[in-house]
Amino acid sequence: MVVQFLTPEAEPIDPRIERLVTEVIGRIADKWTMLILEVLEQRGTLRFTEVGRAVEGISQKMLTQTLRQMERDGLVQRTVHPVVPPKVEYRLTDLGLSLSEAFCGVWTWAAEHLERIDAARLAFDARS
Amino acid sequence: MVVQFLTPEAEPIDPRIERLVTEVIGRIADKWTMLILEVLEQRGTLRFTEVGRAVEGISQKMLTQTLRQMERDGLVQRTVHPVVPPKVEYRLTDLGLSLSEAFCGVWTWAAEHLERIDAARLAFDARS
DNA sequence: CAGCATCCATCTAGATACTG
DNA sequence: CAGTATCTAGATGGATGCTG
Repeated sequence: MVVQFLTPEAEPIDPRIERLVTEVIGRIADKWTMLILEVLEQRGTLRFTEVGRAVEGISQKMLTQTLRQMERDGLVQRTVHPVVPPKVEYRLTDLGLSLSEAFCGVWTWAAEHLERIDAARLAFDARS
Repeated sequence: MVVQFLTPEAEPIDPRIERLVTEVIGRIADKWTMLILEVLEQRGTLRFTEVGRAVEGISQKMLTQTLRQMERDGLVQRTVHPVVPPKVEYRLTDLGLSLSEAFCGVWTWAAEHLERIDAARLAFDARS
């Protein structure tokens, strides 16, 4: 796929690019990152606890870890308000927003093809 | 994101749909699945060993496992030719092809924003 | 409130050896 | 060639307890 974007007709992919793209995708394409991306896109700016409540089933540990990673990758802006009790807000950066848009196609695809996948799986399991 | 596709302006997401979509994405969005998807899209029909050679760094175990999963999900068509030595060929189904197209946006995004991510990470690491 | 530190069960994936 | 089977180191993630 990437080859078609970078080099429309050539075959050899720059393995360095491929490795980097793979690494980036590996990091962003995990469950929690995608879910957080989604809630922040929908709800704008949220506090730590609010993100946790919005992302059903996430543990505090994974919430912290994932938010920190996303901040490190420049997907999320973290703002600390020096008040008591502490108030920390999270929102998507432009980069994060553009990613969530790019992922939109995959979400759409998944939503559209859910039944076909389930059907394929049932058929496969029946066969074997 | 999915909410925008399913319900353009409403907020409440059907948690059942969300769970299913998340599950589907979790299964398809792993490193090896994406790489295999990519090589099969680019090269068409390949034998087991050829896929293994094309996907750099994959172990035989993960190759078998991932191909089997993709077959089960209806992304890949597996054809066994009853000859000696055995000849088994893999190619994308229509479903697999449509997925690889949906993923194209993410690959493009990753390729386009690699440097920005690296820069963000360097800045973050310097800060802390 | 917004975390960090720690312990622990589980899952993953690589290496290795074997087979129709 | 195209797998299967087994073992294991390491990563993952949940639960719990503590702090500025």
